[in-house]
Amino acid sequence: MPELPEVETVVRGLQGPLLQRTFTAVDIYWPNAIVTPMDELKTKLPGRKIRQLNRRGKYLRFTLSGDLFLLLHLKMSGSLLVEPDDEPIHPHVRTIFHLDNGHALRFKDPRKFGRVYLVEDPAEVTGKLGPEPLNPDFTFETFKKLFARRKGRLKPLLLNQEFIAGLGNIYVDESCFRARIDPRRPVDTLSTRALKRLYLAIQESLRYGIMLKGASFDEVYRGGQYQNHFLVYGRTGKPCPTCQHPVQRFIVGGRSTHICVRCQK
DNA sequence: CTAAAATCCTGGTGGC
DNA sequence: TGCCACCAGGATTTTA
Repeated sequence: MPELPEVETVVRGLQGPLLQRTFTAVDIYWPNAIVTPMDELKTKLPGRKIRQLNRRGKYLRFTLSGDLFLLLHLKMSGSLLVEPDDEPIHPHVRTIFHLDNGHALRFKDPRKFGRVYLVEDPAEVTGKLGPEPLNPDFTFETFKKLFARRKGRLKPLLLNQEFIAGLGNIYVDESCFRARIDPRRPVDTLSTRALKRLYLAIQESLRYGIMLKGASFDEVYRGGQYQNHFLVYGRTGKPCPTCQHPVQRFIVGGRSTHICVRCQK
């Protein structure tokens, strides 16, 4: 569920507590999450200072001293907590990164999909990701060119991280609604005008999501308000904000998809 | 090439 | 109340 706006919010919230801190030790409770060889994480991470913390797609990227990068992906249910070492450890905490100030970064992940990477070159992990939709160089021309020679339905393409980085099920549905495009449309039938609407809609929904600090679900990720502002996502049977026609739910590309069939063509 | 299905996982939910 | 089948979904892998 954490998509670009949620990860961006997490990154911003962690910068204060984590920048310039040094890792001292790592405790691993769910080894499958560690893509780096486990002993490598345990031996190489201690002593590294966090120089930068930012986001690429849905990955968190720590730039560490000594030319090393720690990458985290929250996947479905991951969250990150900074807690004192003497705070009781929640059973869903899968990895603990101890810090030099008596606190620790705790990776909590009930569903165990989250992943941890320690690499010399972040491109090993994020190298194939598509462009960042909120970067200044993501112009309409850039966006339009992505569709050249592409086939298939729109939604699976937008969910493909190698096409554009950061979109997930929520923001794809919201963007398609804002653009008034049916996500089942074959992409080679989209006019330039429709693509322009989609380009703007993607940026609008992502920016709106960030402004509201992302969408909160269950206990996975707290603090966001975007879930109270969805236009179609999760609003099956409720009136379309534009025309009042009930929002319908389909499966597209194996994902639940929310559409106003009257507004989206 | 696209596309669908299976896979990894657990918590929450709805039906009976 | 208790049990169980089923669903959610990001990304990868397998199969068609």
